[in-house]
Amino acid sequence: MVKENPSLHGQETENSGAAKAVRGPGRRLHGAIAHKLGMAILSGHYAPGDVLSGEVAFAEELEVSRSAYREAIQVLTAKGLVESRPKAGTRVLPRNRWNLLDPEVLAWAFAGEPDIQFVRDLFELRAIVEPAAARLAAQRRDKDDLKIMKDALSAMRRHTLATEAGRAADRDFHNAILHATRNDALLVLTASIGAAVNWTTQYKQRARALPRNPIPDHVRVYDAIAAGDPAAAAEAMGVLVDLALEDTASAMQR
Amino acid sequence: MVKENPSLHGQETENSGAAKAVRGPGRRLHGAIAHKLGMAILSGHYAPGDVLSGEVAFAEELEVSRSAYREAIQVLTAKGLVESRPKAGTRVLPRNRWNLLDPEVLAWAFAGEPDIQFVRDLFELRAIVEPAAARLAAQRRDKDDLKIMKDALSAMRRHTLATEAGRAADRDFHNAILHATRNDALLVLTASIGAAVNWTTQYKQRARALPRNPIPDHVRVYDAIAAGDPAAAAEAMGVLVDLALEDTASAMQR
DNA sequence: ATCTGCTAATTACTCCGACATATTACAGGA
DNA sequence: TCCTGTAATATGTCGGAGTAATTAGCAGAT
Repeated sequence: MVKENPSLHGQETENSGAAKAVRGPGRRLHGAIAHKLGMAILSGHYAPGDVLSGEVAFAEELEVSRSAYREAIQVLTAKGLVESRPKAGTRVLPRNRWNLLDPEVLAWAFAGEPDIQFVRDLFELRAIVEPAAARLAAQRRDKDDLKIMKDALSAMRRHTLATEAGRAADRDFHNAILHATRNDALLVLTASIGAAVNWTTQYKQRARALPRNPIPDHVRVYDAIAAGDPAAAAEAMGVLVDLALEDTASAMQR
Repeated sequence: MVKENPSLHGQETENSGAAKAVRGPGRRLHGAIAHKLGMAILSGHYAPGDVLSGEVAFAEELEVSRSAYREAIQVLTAKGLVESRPKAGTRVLPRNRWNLLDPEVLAWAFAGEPDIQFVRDLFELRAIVEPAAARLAAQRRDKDDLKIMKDALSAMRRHTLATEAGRAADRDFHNAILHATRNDALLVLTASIGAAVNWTTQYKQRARALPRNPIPDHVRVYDAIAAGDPAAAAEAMGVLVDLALEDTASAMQR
């Protein structure tokens, strides 16, 4: 299809909520559509039960082919956000059908203004899972695990959490703990949560300079795991998550 | 590099396509393809790093159009199982990219012979999350929650776990607890795990008659939650999960 | 001999238009 | 009023054509 040169007469079609979804490099067109629609659903623009416009109409509105639109819908269907049936159309599913732990869904949820209650839920889940993971890690870690954690810790010391490199080191530290549990389910779960929580740390940074030095807390966790003390590891990790929740909560409520 | 897969296609000379991916009612063609390929990946028939045949070749092999095949691939991509790039083809991603907690992925994982280690991982996760959920439920439940749990319990008593109605009541009981936590993330997570674990209970049934009456354990959980005693609720739920793991483990290792 | 930049081939990506299928809604009859 | 058959409508499937992007190979320069 040849794109027409945007001429002088107005952009009445753009204003009806059909602004073109820009796609970065490596991102396909249908991926961009899915991203756009996913954010629209997560942000509440489309509520559960709402039925989307027909394929032909919506595809035309987005200025994409029906194929690309359909592939985007399949992505959303795979994540439990919508359901399509002949004659009935495509409707948004109730919230309990959504795969809220899917990394992409989490990214969409945090793309706009994240729901405070949902952030609290995630931290609560994290407060349940991560101390237990630290407990298991203290029992099952080997020398390689400890070395990776140690390296991540020193990297966190060099850069701060204000830099991307520092946050990456923080993620590496937590991932090393997860890996040391030898539990794939735990690994996948907390990788998702960690990614989501990482968005909130950006909010923390934006709100104010770091009020607390997070290194000592991390060191306590490391020491307990290295010593093979499960109870102490769980305890130390519990403190760490609590502090993170406290910081994030105070940064978000205003 | 599996290029040809005799077990997946073939027998196209059959009448009415007996060997094709059968799709039940309500299941679309691309959904059936995704199901088929998903199981093939989860079962290890395609290993991480393997590159699938080209779109045209594979679609022809499956006797479906390229559109249907592509939509199926989008589903797998959305679940983190594969990744497609021009010129490079579609390749299976490493296991840590898979969304193992996606309900559909879990179903695929348990469609064939489930990996024992993975089952143990899931139970370990369940043993972490469910007692914590019971603890929260004991703090936050209201009268409606308790009524639903009570009804589910009596339904479990009437039918046994040997019947589908009994298992449904069991699921209702656990879902009621999750709902009482007022935590959406927890709800979604344990709904997935519970569904997967439910597959294993079928294995239990198949192996032998139920060696234990599960009702008293459930009653203990209910009593603790009704009494608003978080510690006792977590303790009782921990016992329940441990017993379930014990039964399943003994049933699987024969 | 090694590296850099261009060219070409391959592959997924997008678009299009048509037909098939399933589900709902309505109308007609008992 | 209820049931049944029929028609309308939106999703589902198909096949082909053309586009865009990425990799591999080759030529030239360093």
